[in-house]
Amino acid sequence: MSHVTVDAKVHVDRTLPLRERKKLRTRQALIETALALFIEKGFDAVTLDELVDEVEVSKRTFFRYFTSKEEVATAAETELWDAYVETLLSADITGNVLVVLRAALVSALEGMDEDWERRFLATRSLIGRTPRLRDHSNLSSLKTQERLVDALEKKLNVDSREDVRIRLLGELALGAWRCGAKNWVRSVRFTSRGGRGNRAALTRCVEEAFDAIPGSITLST
Amino acid sequence: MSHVTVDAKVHVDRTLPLRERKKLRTRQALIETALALFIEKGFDAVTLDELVDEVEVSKRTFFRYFTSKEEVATAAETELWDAYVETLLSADITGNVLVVLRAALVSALEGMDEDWERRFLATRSLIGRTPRLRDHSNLSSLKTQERLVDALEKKLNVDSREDVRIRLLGELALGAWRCGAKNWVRSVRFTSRGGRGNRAALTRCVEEAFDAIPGSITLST
DNA sequence: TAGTAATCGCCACTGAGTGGCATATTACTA
DNA sequence: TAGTAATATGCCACTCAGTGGCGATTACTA
Repeated sequence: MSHVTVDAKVHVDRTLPLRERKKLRTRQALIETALALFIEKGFDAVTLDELVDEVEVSKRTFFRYFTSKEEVATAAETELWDAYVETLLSADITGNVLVVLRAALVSALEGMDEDWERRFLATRSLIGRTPRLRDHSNLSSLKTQERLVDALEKKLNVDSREDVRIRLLGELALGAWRCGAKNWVRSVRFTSRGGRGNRAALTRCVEEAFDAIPGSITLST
Repeated sequence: MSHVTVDAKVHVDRTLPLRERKKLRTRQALIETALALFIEKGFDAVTLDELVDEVEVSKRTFFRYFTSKEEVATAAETELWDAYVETLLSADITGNVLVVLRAALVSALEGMDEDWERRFLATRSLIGRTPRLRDHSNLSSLKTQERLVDALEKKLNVDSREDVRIRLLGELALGAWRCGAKNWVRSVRFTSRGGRGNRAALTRCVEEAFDAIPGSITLST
């Protein structure tokens, strides 16, 4: 039946101290088992007690790794946003800022590894069929905007409260992402056969959204 | 101490059937008492049982009026978004679409009555100091985007999945709102003396954000 | 005034999330 | 290598938002 059994002893850096390795394994086990259970039975139909029982961890421990039930399901997205912010922070910002934001997003997306892609596809599939996860995902993108704005403020040495454009750029970048992601969903069938080129298709959709920004402003009837 | 006592028998259309009048009064009493309690003790420090007890209504009934604890605190915002969508639906869309979206927003905002403004200011004050409400408010704005897109699709007879620009326009309109609202917050001190011109200031901030959109796209270092 | 439909109250229940403290495990140090 | 400090985990009881079901009220209608 719902025998999920996820091997936890995978891909953990040997050089790390034992404690850190264990933490990584627990985290991975929680994510993998959660994704498997959620996909099998639906996000709402799985209780935390169920998940926690499967992984053989206490509920208390779960909340030391994730802040909410939603977080464990969308961990892959969180990783992407962390990478995005990181990429922007270590980029030099010259020329058109929106172009830089766009390039950083694409770069972060392309920098994620194969295993991330697998989890990310599962996450997006769940988001697509779970309103609560959709909300959580959207909120994450809004929070990412703020982080981008903070990053821009530091790097450009400007104040977003004096120059609204900085904040607007955050809206535009993540807005393009949201539009692109939406269009991507309808163009992809989430079948169990892991389709190749999913990430490339997503990138394309997001780029198309960025491309359409100038045209949307001038759109007339 | 926390004796909130909100008079419920206020401003209810006499021509309405008794049942409808009662429902309106219950709704108003819930909103007013909620705002008073939340502002006095903080959103998180007030339990629904407390609120429900104060209004002398069962918790079950509360959830027949509002879908969540957050909803009763942000009811004024919801009213604004309903008005916005309504305004857009009954506007003819000619010329630049973003300009139409902007005009409809401003028009909806200006069309709200004095009592709404009072409640809206209370709501925004709560949002400003309550993360959970901030999240809920942001989600509402995202959902409003979708409603705008739906409205545009119908009125323009286009498909947002074929033309990304439609969706982007939703992002832009509500993005400008979010930016404007943020800048408005810092420019206003929410003191108990209800400052005049708050709404006008908000409108100004939002308009400034709209104005800054073209410039944000071309912003360079 | 009887009948019908909407609304409400009550009550028991689920499930996410938290606080506190005892216990176990890892890391550091003499 | 023994002992100790630091950190991670388990356990348990608890709060509180939100739901389902059903019987009791209350308002409309003929």
